[in-house]
Amino acid sequence: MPLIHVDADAFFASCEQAINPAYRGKPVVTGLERKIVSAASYEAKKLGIKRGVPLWDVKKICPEAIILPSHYETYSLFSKRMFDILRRYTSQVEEYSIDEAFADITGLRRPLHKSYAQIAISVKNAIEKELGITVSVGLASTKVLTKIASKWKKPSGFTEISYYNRPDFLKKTSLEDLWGIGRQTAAYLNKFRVYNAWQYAQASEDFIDKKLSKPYKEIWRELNEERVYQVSTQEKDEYKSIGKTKTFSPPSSEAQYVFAQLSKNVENAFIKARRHNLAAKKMMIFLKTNDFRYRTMEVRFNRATCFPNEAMGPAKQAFLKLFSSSFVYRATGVVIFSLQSRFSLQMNLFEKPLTIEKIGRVYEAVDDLSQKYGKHIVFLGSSLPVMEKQKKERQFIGLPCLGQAT
DNA sequence: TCTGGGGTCCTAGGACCC
DNA sequence: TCTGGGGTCCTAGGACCC
Repeated sequence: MPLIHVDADAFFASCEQAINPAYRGKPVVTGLERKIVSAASYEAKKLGIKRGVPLWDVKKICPEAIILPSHYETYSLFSKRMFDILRRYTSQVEEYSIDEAFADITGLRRPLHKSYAQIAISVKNAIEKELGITVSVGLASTKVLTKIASKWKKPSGFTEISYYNRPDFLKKTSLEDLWGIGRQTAAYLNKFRVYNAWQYAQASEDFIDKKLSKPYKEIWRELNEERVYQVSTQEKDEYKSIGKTKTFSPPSSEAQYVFAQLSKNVENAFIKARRHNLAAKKMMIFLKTNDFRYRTMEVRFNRATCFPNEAMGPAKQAFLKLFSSSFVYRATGVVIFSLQSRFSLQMNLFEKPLTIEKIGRVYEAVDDLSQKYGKHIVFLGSSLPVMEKQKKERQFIGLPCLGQAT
């Protein structure tokens, strides 16, 4: 029956503080490489600095803030150790994200001679003592309820939601604070005079069926202590999609420049695909206008590919259909999906294996060069306008147009 | 809240088939 | 040419999460 949710507090910033004692007690943020805050320590949060805030704002608010690049390898190590501590108690551990886990602690009372609350607290203490970071822990009967509980008191909190106190907690929980309910759905429910989690839980099944879709029915059941979401111990398998998107400034309505941005994203998406030995059968591209509207289009390749030069033809066609110079664009993006192993590529009857092999060898060399001399050392000619812009920042060697070289 | 980047899942509606 | 009913596959787009 009982589940716990462990949520590390200000995880990235906490890891930095755990490693470097000089940072402790001070406002620390990570995200230097993206120019926005990825994580903010509680000292920084107190000043109103939270995720997503531009770093120049951080400097304005707090000139002495410590601003760091993200060290993902380090955080992964902390993450792994946190999960390992949980697994000392039970094998039923779900690594939900880098800083969160669910665990099913059913049946542990007798062997450990402790109540479930005491078990949860001892897990929490072990993590905090051994890793030097704090975590907040929630104990309840379903995942949705444990998420409410772990969020209740932060940092370093422990909260139990039981059969008896559940109504009190739900009455004080707004719809948007529920896992899986965002602004849109909250506003929609408000129309039916449902304003908090308790009113939602109390709504009739008939109402839920008629007015909401499947995910919201599941949340409703979980709020009523019915276990719908299971703790999944298996590791997340391969990607279903790989996306790359980049905002550029200033925004532009110049076709060549916007297309170059898109071209870079296509290249980057395929770099990632090749690193994971994946090839894509489909690709979706989008343009984001300055007023945050999206125009999207999907294209399908003749065969699965992991090479951007094969994708650029269809990408260009789609781009021309989407693009209009009467709009100003601030970002482009690409998502490749229908992924499969690049080594089991199904050859179309009409393909010329020789050409494919040549392209494969070219990109082997490209990936090799990138490893030796840094990312983006070789790129498509269509990406040139973007790369020239970055030229001042970085030394590089560019092949004028790889696509034509093949 | 003048707003970054990387993901997942679900659904409505059209195309196509029997 | 229009009429029914049902299944499946695909695409566009919405909503949400970390």
